[in-house]
Amino acid sequence: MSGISFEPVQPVRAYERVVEQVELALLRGDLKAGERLPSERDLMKQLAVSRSTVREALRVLESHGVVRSRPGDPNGPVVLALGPAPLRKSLQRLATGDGVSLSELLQFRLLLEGPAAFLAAELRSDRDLAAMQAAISAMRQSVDKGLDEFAGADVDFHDAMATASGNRMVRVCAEVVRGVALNLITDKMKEHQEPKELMDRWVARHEAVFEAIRRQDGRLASNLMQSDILEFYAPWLSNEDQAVLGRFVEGMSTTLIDSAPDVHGNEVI
Amino acid sequence: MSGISFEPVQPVRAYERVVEQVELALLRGDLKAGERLPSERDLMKQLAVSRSTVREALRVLESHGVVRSRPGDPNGPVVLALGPAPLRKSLQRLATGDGVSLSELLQFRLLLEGPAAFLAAELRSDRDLAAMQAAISAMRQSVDKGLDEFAGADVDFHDAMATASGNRMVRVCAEVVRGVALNLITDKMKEHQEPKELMDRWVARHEAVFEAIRRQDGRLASNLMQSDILEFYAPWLSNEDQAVLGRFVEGMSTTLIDSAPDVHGNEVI
DNA sequence: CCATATTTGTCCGTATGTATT
DNA sequence: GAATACATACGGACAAATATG
Repeated sequence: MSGISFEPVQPVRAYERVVEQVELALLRGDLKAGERLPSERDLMKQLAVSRSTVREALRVLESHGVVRSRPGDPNGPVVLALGPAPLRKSLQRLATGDGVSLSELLQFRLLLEGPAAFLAAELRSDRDLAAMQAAISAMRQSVDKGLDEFAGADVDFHDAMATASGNRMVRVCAEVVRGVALNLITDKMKEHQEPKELMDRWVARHEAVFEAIRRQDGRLASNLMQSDILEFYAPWLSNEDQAVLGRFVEGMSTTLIDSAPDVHGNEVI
Repeated sequence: MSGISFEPVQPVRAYERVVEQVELALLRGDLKAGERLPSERDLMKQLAVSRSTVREALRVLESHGVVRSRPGDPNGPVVLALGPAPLRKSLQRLATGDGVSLSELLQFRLLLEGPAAFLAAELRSDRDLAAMQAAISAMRQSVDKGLDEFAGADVDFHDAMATASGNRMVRVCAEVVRGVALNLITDKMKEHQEPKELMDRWVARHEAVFEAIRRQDGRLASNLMQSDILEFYAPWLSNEDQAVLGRFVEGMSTTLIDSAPDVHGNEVI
């Protein structure tokens, strides 16, 4: 008997091969951002397929953020610089759908934003510091403007920090997970009793993180960021989940947090 | 003058509206995995568009892993359970393309696999332990079988560990980043002088990580995993990148590593 | 098992609005 | 402004594949 193992064959549709060819050219460097693809009619001649097939392939590539085609453009579809948009969509789908719990989302967010704070402390530029400072100012000013504005400024701070980390994958993943996690609790959050007191406390906490980043104290920044996030979501977690995530933050952190001054100004539970 | 601000309008193509409707139904729970969409002809009647438009929308949804349609199926396209495949593709595109450096990839991998090791130590089941054990055995047996088999077994170990962590997003992201990072150095790696000695050492290191996970020592497992990964890629990093990542691992780790016994059995640099 | 109806995959032709020259 | 080439969207057609009786 032969050692060859056969595998079930699946029909490869015509439009898929067109997509493959374009992606291959993109991967090999034959096609770079800003360049143009041939027009649909030229493609249909070169690839020896019908116009519908070419169009289906172009729609798929367009949905992946690879190309963009406009009606009437004689130059043909333009090759785009690959951005984080598709990653955002697919990660969001995976995070929202299925049965991903808030606890699992928080795990992911903690392990992203902790190191992000550390890297931001190490690598932050003056522009980064200014952006974070501006976000904190916006947070302080929007305490009286309502919860939605405050949440927006909060997102701006986290994103500025992630940008300062210099790691694009961390930034995109953190952005998505943050949004999904917020969506899970945003409706319950509006019924909070004393929102202003809560917001004031959160401004102070973010200022502490910012101060650690400014002083380039990465370990402190990471620890503060993780414990802040965890405490923020704690009310919506079960006791077991709180315990697991607490051990996670504790375990992934240095012991610095124990000897650090009580920068939060809050009672330690 | 009015306070209304108008914004430039962009043409929304017909197929996009179709995709939106399907995705909305999926998000609202009206459509669940395993259910079927109407046939193309039914959709074209319900949505009042041509069949081409319906088909373009279906191709986009199919490329996103949302549905799958087979020729001749009278029941219509089937709604799939959303899996990690699209996330894998988009993250891979972002990681390979653009100008993502090996250093940036490693940052991401370190902050994923460190916590993954920690969580695996906390949550590992007997099945997980068996899978990791099997992967390590395969590594040891494939030392003489060549580098490709060894690399495969190594991937199996990391994936088993990520599976044990219980966090699917961490698992998928780690898998992709691991693959991309390996691709960047896999050609240079084959010219190594003494591969067997290297492989022996790596088996020992993975055994140490496994032992920490078995003993549920999450901090040690995380520290070992991160320093192992860093040392593995060190030869292909510039001195500056080595310094940055070294401080990263050091900063994100506990001080346990300093007092831990020399489990690796190698000289400390 | 076979025959039939339905559906998908692919192709072709056409009308309309748009962007460039 | 006119001419040309383009994308969008529509409808019709045939072959291959599938499910059902």
